[in-house]
Amino acid sequence: MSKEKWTEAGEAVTALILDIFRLNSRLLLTGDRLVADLGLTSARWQVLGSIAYAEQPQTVAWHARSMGHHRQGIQRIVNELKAEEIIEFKANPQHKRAHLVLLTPKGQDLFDAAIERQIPWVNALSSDVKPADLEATRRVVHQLKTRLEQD
Amino acid sequence: MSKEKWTEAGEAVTALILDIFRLNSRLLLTGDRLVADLGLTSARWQVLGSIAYAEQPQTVAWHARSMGHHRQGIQRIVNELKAEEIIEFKANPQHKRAHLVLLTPKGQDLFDAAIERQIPWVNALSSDVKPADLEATRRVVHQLKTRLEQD
DNA sequence: TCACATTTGACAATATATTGTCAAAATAGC
DNA sequence: GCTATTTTGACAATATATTGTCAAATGTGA
Repeated sequence: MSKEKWTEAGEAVTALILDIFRLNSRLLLTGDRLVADLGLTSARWQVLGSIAYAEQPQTVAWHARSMGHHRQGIQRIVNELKAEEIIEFKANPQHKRAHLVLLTPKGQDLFDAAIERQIPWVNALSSDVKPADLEATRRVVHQLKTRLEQD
Repeated sequence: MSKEKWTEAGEAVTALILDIFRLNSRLLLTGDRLVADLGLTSARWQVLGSIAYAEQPQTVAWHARSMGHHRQGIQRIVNELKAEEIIEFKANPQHKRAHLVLLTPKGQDLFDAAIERQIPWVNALSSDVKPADLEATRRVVHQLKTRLEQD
């Protein structure tokens, strides 16, 4: 016998969460395909994006936190990207061991190439989404994300 | 020099995707915590949900497809759940080897217990989301998911 | 009915993610 | 300044996910 009941919003968010799980896995899969022959994966691409869009060069731990991933996982990817000269380390004036990560010119080119593919893909994907719906979606997703990140 | 440009919607969806990645990982993390002491994880819970809500008992491969996961990953989890007598197999009249999966009474109790925790959690999480925004969000997420699943 | 493709679970190999520990370095509180 | 706590990268162990292969079973098309 159930004591608790969903509110209307609770029920809707429950259904939304299940759809988000599936959407997330589809996005990763599609992303993998989109950049596979560039030597990238969704995971690598996401790391490059975090580096490319950071206001300042940052440490591995910072990027991991920022993406909501484990430090060790990002470190592994960053080490690979370093070996392939896609990123490089720069001395950190604030910390002797925690170097700052930045894109090499080759890494920047690679990231640009990925973006060149992402643009027509995402434009097509989003072409018949209503702008008002899209705004609302960004509000909700951002709100949920922020709430969950507070713990 | 970039040849392509984002449409407004394309730019918004790009930002949305990044937020969805983070929201997804937070949801998994929070889900793990919510049911950890029941002996569940987000992954196990999701499998139980797929079994519990299926109209008919289904095969492992069906559930994997339905969740957008690999057959082998779901098989591994199902085998564990079987060993713990949370699910059981039933002979499939249509297929000699591909058995149907269903919850045992113990499994049903476990799933109910998880739901009992999920309800107050999701009610609180969604309490100040505007109903109209929520509807729009479900539309958009569903639309994007459906589009990506067509490939 | 018969060949041929597809689906399925089992199994194995590999890749990736997660968790834990350590010591160096930095930060906070005194 | 000095100690305690926190952050960080390195390393290792484990867990989980992904990919590939196989043979049994089913489905498909002549």
